Amino acid sequence: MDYEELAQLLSDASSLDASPQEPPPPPPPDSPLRLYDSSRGAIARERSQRPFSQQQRLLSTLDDDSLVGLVNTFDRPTQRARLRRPAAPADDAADAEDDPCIVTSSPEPPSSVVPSTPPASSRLSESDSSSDRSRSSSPTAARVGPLKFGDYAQYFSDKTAHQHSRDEYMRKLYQDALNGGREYPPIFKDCTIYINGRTFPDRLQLHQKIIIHGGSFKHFLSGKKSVTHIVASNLTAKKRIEFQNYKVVAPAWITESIAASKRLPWQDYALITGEYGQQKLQIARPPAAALPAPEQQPADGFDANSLDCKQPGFLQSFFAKSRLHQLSAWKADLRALFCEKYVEGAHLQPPPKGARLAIFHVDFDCFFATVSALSDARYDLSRDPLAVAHGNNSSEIASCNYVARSFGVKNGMWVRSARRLCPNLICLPYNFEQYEVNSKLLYQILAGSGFFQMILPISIDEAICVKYLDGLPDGDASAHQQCEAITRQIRRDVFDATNGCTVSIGCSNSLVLARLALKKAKPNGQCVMASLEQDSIDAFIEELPLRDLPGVGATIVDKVQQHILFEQTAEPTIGDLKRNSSLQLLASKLGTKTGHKLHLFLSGKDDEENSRVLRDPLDYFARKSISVDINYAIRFDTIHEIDEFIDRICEHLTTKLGELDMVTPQVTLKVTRRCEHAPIEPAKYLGSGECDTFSRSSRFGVPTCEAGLISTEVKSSFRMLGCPPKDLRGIAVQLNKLEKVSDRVCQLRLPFREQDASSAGSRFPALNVNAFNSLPGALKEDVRTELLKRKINLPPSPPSKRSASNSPVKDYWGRHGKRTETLKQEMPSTLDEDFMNHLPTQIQREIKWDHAIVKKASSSVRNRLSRKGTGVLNLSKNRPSKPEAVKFQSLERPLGISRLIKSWIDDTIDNGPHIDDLNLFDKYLTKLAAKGKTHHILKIARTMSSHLEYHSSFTKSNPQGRQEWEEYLLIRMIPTLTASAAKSDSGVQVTFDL
DNA sequence: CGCGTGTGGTAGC
DNA sequence: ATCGCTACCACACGCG
Repeated sequence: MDYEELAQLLSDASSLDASPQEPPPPPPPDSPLRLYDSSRGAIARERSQRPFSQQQRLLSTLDDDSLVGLVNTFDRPTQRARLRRPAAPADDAADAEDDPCIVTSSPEPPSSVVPSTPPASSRLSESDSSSDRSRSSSPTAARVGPLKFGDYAQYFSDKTAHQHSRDEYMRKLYQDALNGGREYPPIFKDCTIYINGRTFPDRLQLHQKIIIHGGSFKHFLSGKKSVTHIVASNLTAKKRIEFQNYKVVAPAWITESIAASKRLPWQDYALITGEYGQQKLQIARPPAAALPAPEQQPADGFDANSLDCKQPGFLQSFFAKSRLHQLSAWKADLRALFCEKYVEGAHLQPPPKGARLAIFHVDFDCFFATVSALSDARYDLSRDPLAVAHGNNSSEIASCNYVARSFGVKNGMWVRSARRLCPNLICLPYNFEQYEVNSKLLYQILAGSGFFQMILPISIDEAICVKYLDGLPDGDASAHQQCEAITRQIRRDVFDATNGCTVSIGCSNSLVLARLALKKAKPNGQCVMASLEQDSIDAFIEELPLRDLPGVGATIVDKVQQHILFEQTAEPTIGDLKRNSSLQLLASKLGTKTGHKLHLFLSGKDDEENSRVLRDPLDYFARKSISVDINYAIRFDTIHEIDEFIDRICEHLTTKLGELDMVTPQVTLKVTRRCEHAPIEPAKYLGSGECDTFSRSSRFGVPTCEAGLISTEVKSSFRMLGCPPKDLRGIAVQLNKLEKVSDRVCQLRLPFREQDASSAGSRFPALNVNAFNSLPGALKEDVRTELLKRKINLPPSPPSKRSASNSPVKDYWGRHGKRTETLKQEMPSTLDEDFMNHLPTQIQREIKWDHAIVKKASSSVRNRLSRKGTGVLNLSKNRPSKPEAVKFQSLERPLGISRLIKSWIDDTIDNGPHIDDLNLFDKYLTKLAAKGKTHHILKIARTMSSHLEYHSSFTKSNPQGRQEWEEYLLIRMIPTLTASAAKSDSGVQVTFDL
C-alpha cells in the first residue's frame, strides 16, 4: 500500500460520508501523491547529488557588486531584452532560461490571469499535479516568471557582461597608476583565470596581476568551460576531483611568469600532477580504471558515520538520522497530503457550526519502540525494557516501552541516565522505514473504515478522526455504544494489520476531551466519553495531570505552580488548577489568550484556536513557513565555512520552496550561540550545550525563491548578529509568510501591464524596482534623483506601511548617532514609504540609516552581543572603533586616511573589523565615489591590500580578522571601486595625488 | 490601537 | 560518540 492508495482512501471515505447523495469522486488517475513521493526520497537523492553552484555562492556574496550593468541598462529596456537571452553563463541562470516560466514575455489578457473555477467534474478528471503544472506553465503564470528567475538571470548576465569592461578599465587604471601609463606585457592574453580558495599572494593581488598582464579573470566558475586556468594554493580532496580536468596551477605560475616576462608552461606549476597524468591514462583505458576516484569521494565528504558540518553531505546525512527532522518532515507531508486531497475544499465539508461531533484521537503506543521491537524477534515488547536511541551515553531516548517506563525511564532521557534507572534497558536502533510503513497502515485503516467524515493528521503515528453525530439520536446510549464499537474495531484492525502495534483511542465531543481521554486510555486502551454532562466531564478530568492539556508544557506548569498554586503539589492536576483559579487570574498570570484557553480547557471545552482545525482544516494545514534548524554537530572555525553552510541551507530551503511552488518575502535567521560560561565542548558529544539564541529577519523587496538572494540576506544577518564562528552551536533559517506563486499572479499583473502599455519606457514598471534595489549606493542615489526629476510613479506598495527593521537603525544610532547632519540625503517623503517597502532589507537599512530619526541607545541584542567583547564581528570595548569611524567622514587627505586605515587594520587583524565600522566605511567610500574621487578609493584599496599582505608576511596562521579583511576587500571594496570607476569613466579625470 | 520584530513555548517519538 | 527538528502561536515591546 502506498500513499497514493491511501490518499484515495482518505478522499473516498470522507467524501462519501460527507455528501452521500453525490457519487464518490472518481479517483484522480495519477495523483496528488506524486507530490508526496517526490517530496521525499527523490528530492533527497537529487539534493545529495546536485553539485553546489559555485557561481551562485559567489554571486550571493557579491550583493552590492557591479550592478552597474543594471544601471547601464536601467533606462534602456531594449538593451535589457537583448542581453537577457544570450548570456546566462551560470548553470542556474541557464536553468532558469529553460524554465517555461520565464520564456513568455508577452502580455496576457486579464481574463486568463484569474482562471475561472473550472466545473468540478473537469477538475476531478484532471490530475492535480498537472493542474498545478498547467497553471504554472500557462502564459499567465509566466508573468511571475521574470520576477522569479528573470531578474536573476538578467542580473547575472549584466554582471558578467560588465565584468570584462570593468577589468579592462581596472587594467588601464592600474597601468596608469603603477606603471606610468605604460602597458604591461600581455603575458596572460587569452587566459581566463579563476582563483580558488586562499592563495598567496592573495586573490586581490593575483587579480590585479592577471588583468594588468592581459588576462581575464573569472570571479566564479561559470560552467567551467570558459575558464582556462584555475589558480589555487592547495585543494581539498573534493576540489581535486572536481577540478581534475582543468589546468590547476599554483599562484607561482602567475608571479614567476610575470618575473620572467613570459608565460611559463603551466605544467611546471600544476597542482594536480598525479591526477592529471592519471586522467590522461584514464581516457585511454577502459572505464574501470576510473573507479578509484569515485570511491575516494564518499570517503572525503559523504562518510555516513562521520558528521562533519563542514562537509557538503552533512545536511543530508544529518537529516537522514534525526528523529525530530523525520517527525517534522512526516508531519509536513501528511498535512500537504491532506490539503492535496481536498484541493480548494472540493471534497471537504467542515462540520456545520454547532454540529455534534464525535472526536476520536488515535495514537500508537510508544510508536518507535513498538515498531523497532517488533522487527527484532529477540525481544518481547511486554517483558523487556526497550528503548529506541542512537547510541549509548548521551543519546536521547526517542521512545521507550511501558516496561522501561515502569522503571522511570522517559522519552527524551539520555540513555546513560535511563540505564541508571533500568540497568537492563535494551536500546534498539531506529527503523524509519518501518515507522512509515506502519503509519501508512494506520491511516489506511482509518480512511478505509468509513466511520469518519474527516481524518486530520497530527503526526506519523497519530490522527484525529471526526464523526458527525447529527443523524444519531441525541445524547443517548446508542451514540456512545457506536463510538465504543468503532474504537474497538479500529484498534483491532490496526493491531492485526501491523502485526502487533497497539493504538489507544480517546473519544469525546471536544478535541481537548478526546485528547485527555486518550491519555487516560494509554497504553493499549480506549476511553470513550461521548455526550456527557458537564458534571461527569469535570469528574473525569479532575484527576488528570495538568500537563496532559494541549499547549501546556513545562513552562506553563511552572508558572501555574509558582503564581497560582504556590508549590502545593509536585504534579498539579487539572482539578487543582480549576479549584484555585478564575478566568481573570489565569489571564493575568499567563497572558490573555493563554489564560482564556486554559480556562476553557479546564472545563473540557475547545477554544477558538485549537478547534480551528475542525472549522477550517485547509487553512489550518496550509503551509505558512518553511525552515531548517540545525543545532547539533555545528562546529565551525571561520565565517567562510559558515557562509558555505548557509548557502547549503538556503539551497535546501529553496528546493523545498520550489517544490511547493511558493515564494517568500521574508527570511529569518536564528543563531544559537554558546553561552559565555558554557564549556567549549558540552557533555553531549557534538551537542550544543548551554546556549543563547538570537534572531533577525530580513525582507525582500519582492517575494523570491532565489537561493542566492536569500542566502545573501542570511549571511548579512549572521554578521549583524555578530556570533564568533567558533561559538556557533546552531543555526536556523526560516522562510516566512510564504505565498503561492499562483496566488501572486493577480497581484503582479497590473504593474506588468502598465509597462506593456507604455512601451516607450517612460513609466516605471514593477520590475525595475528590482533593478533599483540592486544598485550600489552612489548610483542608487543618482537613479533616485533621476526618477524624481521625471516624476516616475513607483509601483503600488504592499499593504504594510512600515518598513522592515527597527533594530539596525537603533544599532547604528546607538553607535553613530551624531552623524545625522552630514549623512542626510534627499528622499522625498511622498516616495518614502512605498519605496522602502519594495527594497531589500539591506538597502532599507542603509537608507534608514541616512534618514533615521530614531535616537536610541543600542538595542538589547547589541548589548548582549557585545558583553563578551572578543567576538569576530563583535566590537570590543577596548577597540577604538567609534572615534575612528567618525573620523572617516572628515578625512580628505589620503595620507591621513592611509594611516588611519593601517591602524584600523592593525587593531582588528585578529578579530576582524566591526560590521558597523565597515558599513560606515562603506558610506565613506560611497561618498567618495559620489564625488568622483575614484582615485582615493583606489588608493585606499591598495593601502589595505598591501597592509594586509604585510600582516600576512609575518603571521603564520591565518587569523580570522585578516580573512575577513580580505573578503571585505574582494567582495565589497572592489565592486565599489569599480562602480565608482565606471561612473567617473565619462567625465571625471582620474588622477593620483600620492 | 494597529503593526512589526524578536523571543519563547509547545507538539510529535 | 551521535544525529537536540520544525511549524506555528502568543507575548512583550517599540513605534507612530
